[in-house]
Amino acid sequence: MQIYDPQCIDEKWQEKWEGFGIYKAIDGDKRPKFYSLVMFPYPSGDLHMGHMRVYTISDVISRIKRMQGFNVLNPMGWDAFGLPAENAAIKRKLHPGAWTEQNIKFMRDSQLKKLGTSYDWDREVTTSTSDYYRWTQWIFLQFYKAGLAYRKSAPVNWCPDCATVLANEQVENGACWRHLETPVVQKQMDQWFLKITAYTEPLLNDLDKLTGWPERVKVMQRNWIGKSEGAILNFTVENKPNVRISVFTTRPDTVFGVSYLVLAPENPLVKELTTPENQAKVKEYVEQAGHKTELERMATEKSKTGIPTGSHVVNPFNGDIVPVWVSDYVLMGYGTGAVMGVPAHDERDFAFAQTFSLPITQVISAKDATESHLKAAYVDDGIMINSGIFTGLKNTDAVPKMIKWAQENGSGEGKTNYRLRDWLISRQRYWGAPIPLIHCEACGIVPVPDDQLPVELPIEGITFTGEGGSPLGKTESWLNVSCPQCKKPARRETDTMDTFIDSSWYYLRYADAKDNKEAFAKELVNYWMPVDQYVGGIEHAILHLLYSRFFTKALRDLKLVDCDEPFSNLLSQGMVTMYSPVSGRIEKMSKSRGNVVGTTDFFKRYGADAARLFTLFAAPPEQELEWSEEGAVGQFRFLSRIWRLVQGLIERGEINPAAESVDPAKLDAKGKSLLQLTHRTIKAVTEDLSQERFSFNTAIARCMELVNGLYAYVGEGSSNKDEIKLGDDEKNLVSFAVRNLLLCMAPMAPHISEELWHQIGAAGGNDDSIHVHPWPKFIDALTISDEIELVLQVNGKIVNKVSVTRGIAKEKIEELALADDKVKAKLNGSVVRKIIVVPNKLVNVVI
RNA sequence: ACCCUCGUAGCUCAGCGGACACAGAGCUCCUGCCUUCUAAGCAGAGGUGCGUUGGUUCGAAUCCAACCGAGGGUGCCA
Repeated sequence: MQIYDPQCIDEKWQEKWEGFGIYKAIDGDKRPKFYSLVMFPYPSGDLHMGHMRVYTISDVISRIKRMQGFNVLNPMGWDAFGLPAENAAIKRKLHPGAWTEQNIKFMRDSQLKKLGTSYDWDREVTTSTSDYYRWTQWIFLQFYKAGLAYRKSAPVNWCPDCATVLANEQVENGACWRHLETPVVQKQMDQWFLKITAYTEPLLNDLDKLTGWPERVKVMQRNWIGKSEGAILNFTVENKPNVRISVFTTRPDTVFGVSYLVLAPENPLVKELTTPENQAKVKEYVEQAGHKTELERMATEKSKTGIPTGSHVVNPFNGDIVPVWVSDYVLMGYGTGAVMGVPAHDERDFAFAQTFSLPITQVISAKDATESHLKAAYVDDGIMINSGIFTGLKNTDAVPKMIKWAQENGSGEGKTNYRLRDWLISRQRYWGAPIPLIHCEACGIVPVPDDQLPVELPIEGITFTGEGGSPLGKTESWLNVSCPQCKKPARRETDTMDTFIDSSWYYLRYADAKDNKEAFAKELVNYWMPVDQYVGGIEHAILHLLYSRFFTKALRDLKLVDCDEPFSNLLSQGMVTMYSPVSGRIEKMSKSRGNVVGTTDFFKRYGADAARLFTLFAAPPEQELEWSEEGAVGQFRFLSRIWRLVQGLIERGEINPAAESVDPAKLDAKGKSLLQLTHRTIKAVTEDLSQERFSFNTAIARCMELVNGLYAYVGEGSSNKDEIKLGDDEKNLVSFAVRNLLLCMAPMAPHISEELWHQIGAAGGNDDSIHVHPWPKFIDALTISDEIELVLQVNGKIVNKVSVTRGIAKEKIEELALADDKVKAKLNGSVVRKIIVVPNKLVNVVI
């Protein structure tokens, strides 16, 4: 008997599959389309087993759908612009393009292909090559022309380590998302933005359409967009009738409880309103606040600081005169940079008022409309008190009335605010798509004409030092051009685009990857889009997924695509963890933590199928997965077990390759039960692998049970196994079971399934493949036996089980139960109060 | 502080629109067989009352409530 040698089988089939061309997606095919997408990798150079999880999951999905008769698009590409390439260039004196290219070659040929993935490599895209970024630039210009791209001077987040600015989405806890130890600093700079805020409402509302997305991702996006409805209220400054402070509040109903106003330190009104005697102190406070990083501001969350300006304002509702303070708990970037302080009904205001002994006026009471001594802010709904003409109303009813009153009296209006900001896309780095604009002294900003695209990155004469700003700004030959409009000398824009722009449209390019006339043909994009199943990490819950949704909507409005949501179904796979000798804990698999398992070694020893199976089996896809060598070897053993089973059958001549169906009438009880097990397995695996479940781990467990059942049936355990000879009907049955086992395993363990499929003679020829064979069908009637185990209970406790024929009458069951010896013993003559019968399942005798 | 997920055999996971599960799969452990030895393999055995408490029910791992524990996310957004 040949032993299971995955290395040789893997290689053989990977080569053959390339020749077969069975993984090619066919544009406009008659079969229903299925677009299966996995988040494309950054070509960092080396994938480990932890990375492989996402590709395995997505590949299995693609393979199932292919077998189920879909025209599957399963593409792969490279998110190849970005800082690591540039940093590597600085370190190794190698051009980022060359470094990237060699990484891609290794990751494609020695890693992803060796995993046995079924990508259509004809559609491979690399975002850093000019045939791709040409269209990134073109799309940018369409946005620019539509008013969705603009330049403004703004306070921006600067990461000193990246030596570039970052978008809001790329700042985590006040630090750079790539350098969690590096606080970002605020700088005032001229920068390019994309107007994602033009799509705030659709981005928010259409989340409801995304029924195939995990709830937590949608919640995160909702929070990020941060819609809040309320009002702008205007407070006139005392003795300065021309100056007013506008505040945004979600609680206009609490305005009668205002005891002070607070300005953000950056608010220009601070200067104007600070009275001479407070000048020095306020200036000092504002300066201190300005020096604090975002991180430091947050660290002082608990204790409130602040300082009075000396000015006062008039409450438009009740005429109260209240002081104006400055405090860094108010942010300039949100609302109006000023808030009204209502200590009785806001926790932060309560803390502030306590710190500085400011009055606390209750204006909403729980239920009895009386004032109580508040020990904490009362933030719930209730009845209005101390609120002039609004007293006595329910606060929720008062809100619209009060907004109306403010409007009529010129002291405010209803207003909806969002947290979402426009997307800052300028990067002061080399390795990205150049922003295709030209600065001309005479004409201003001029787009590069379409026929001059791409604006290629200069390669000659560039040196990477990592210092002194972007290399583009120092390359005169590239920088100096003539203005496309007036032909006078002009200069190129030196900023490149955020790499998240590259990944915001790559899924559209796959539909028409080699097009050199346009970014993508509308017809092809409309055929393939939207993506039917997207698989990727939760870390992109906001970033990439929000940007892509924005791009799709904007491109739809530019009439370039028809769909308005790019990804119908989303699966966020959990991370892969392992014991780290560095920290002594179980942590995410990563190089820096010293807990990586390489792919090459593993594939050589146990094969790609064992790697795939373990990854799928060890945990449900959304959950964390702890990598274990033993567990992975266990899958190798399982595969060996299948191998030996089939080899044994072949050697003894017990395989009938044509066994596509089995007549149950010709089988004995043991045979029938194996047939049922086979149909049950097909059914269970089909359901487990369906898009609603993606329960790969249980599908594998089902296959294991079938293998156990097969072994039990062919009696391999007995010592004289070589002598066992099955009759024709039994051979037929066993062959049928094996065929279906292989079909069920094929998406998950593609190599061994293909090899054995050919060995048992089920393939239609040498160039046929199990992976294009239709998915097996089960016969529901054959998943269940005629005999059922009827459970006999007394007071809900199981006392016995008896075998009866399916569909037996209720009365018969009751009779049977009362006649049973064990039931009788339990009843012991007691009076039967009632009998509950669940047909074909159980009977419960209540006493 | 809020939100989410999870808590079933030594371990990792199934089972949760009530009952074909007196709980299933793999790994680990143990015994025997096979083998010159080791590894691999084969056969067999063992093990858990389902985080805690209470409730609903004829019946709960499965539904409800509270609590405890673990992990993750968000966060001065007015």
